[in-house]
Amino acid sequence: MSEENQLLTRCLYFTASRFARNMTRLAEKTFEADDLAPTYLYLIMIVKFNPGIRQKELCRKLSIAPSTSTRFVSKLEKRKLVTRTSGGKDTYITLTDSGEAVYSRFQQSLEVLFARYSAILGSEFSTNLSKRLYEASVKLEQNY
Amino acid sequence: MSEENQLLTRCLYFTASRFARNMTRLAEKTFEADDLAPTYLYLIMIVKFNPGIRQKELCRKLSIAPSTSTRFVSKLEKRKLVTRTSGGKDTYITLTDSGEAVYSRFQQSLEVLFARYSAILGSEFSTNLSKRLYEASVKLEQNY
DNA sequence: CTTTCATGTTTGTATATGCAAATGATTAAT
DNA sequence: ATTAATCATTTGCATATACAAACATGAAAG
Repeated sequence: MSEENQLLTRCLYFTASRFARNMTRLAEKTFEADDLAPTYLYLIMIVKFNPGIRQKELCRKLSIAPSTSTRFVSKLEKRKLVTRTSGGKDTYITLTDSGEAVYSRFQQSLEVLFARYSAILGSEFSTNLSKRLYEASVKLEQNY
Repeated sequence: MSEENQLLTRCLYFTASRFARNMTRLAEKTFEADDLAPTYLYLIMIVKFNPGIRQKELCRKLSIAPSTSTRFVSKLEKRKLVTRTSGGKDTYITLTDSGEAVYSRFQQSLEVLFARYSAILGSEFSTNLSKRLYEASVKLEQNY
């Protein structure tokens, strides 16, 4: 293998961002009917499982910066998919009925996404890779 | 494991983007002395190994969109790290001497980056994960 | 109680990135 | 040789995302 290829294959920063770009493309295509970028759907999912969640906690679960979460929630609020309730310095986030409906559709799109990448990468391989990435994120976050 | 956790652990789109965000943070911190975002350094590296490369080929190697590559190259040109030579419909990209110098420093930062994430994730694990991500990207790109 | 401190959220600003449309240049077809 | 088709690059526009500074609220200390 050439030196160039070795560097491209070996650097986890590079392989990770590249792979994320590729997966994002696939996810966007799969979710396009929902008219929301994939991350929003994950946000909705988290709120679904944690009604009344605070933004801080949302950030932690999604690994996004607080500013990002503010903007995401604002957009979803504008579309009436979530509501914000201000409780002192915190704000609590809950799904609206439309939000619940979007979540249901999202669940189905998710299965389509799983099927698509499993067909390309293999089911075993995908599950395994996903698990590793999850663990690795947890470790990186603990160290910063 | 809760249903929520299972969804967060199992979805390769989500685990991949999350991990990429985390790695980007680490890489940016490691490379901050170079005053260029990590991807630019990879671009420089590729030009280093392929003097006179066309943008098309750059895009392929980096898995970025042509528009992104135009902007990246423009920025690097403005900083006099690369030169563009127009040859008909193609443009050929080459490192300047400053570009070469930046590359040398980058090589060293790269080792630091490797050391940092290896310390957190394990050396074996990191190499392995990187290899898998690389393979997976190749497969995804072939299918689109 | 009021001042200081800590914590959560929002806003300002900047950048990476993509898609689609426009431009420019080479090649093929009549 | 002019027109049509093809291909590479660029530009316009939109969005995700981050950091740092500002803001707002609640808690602690005097």
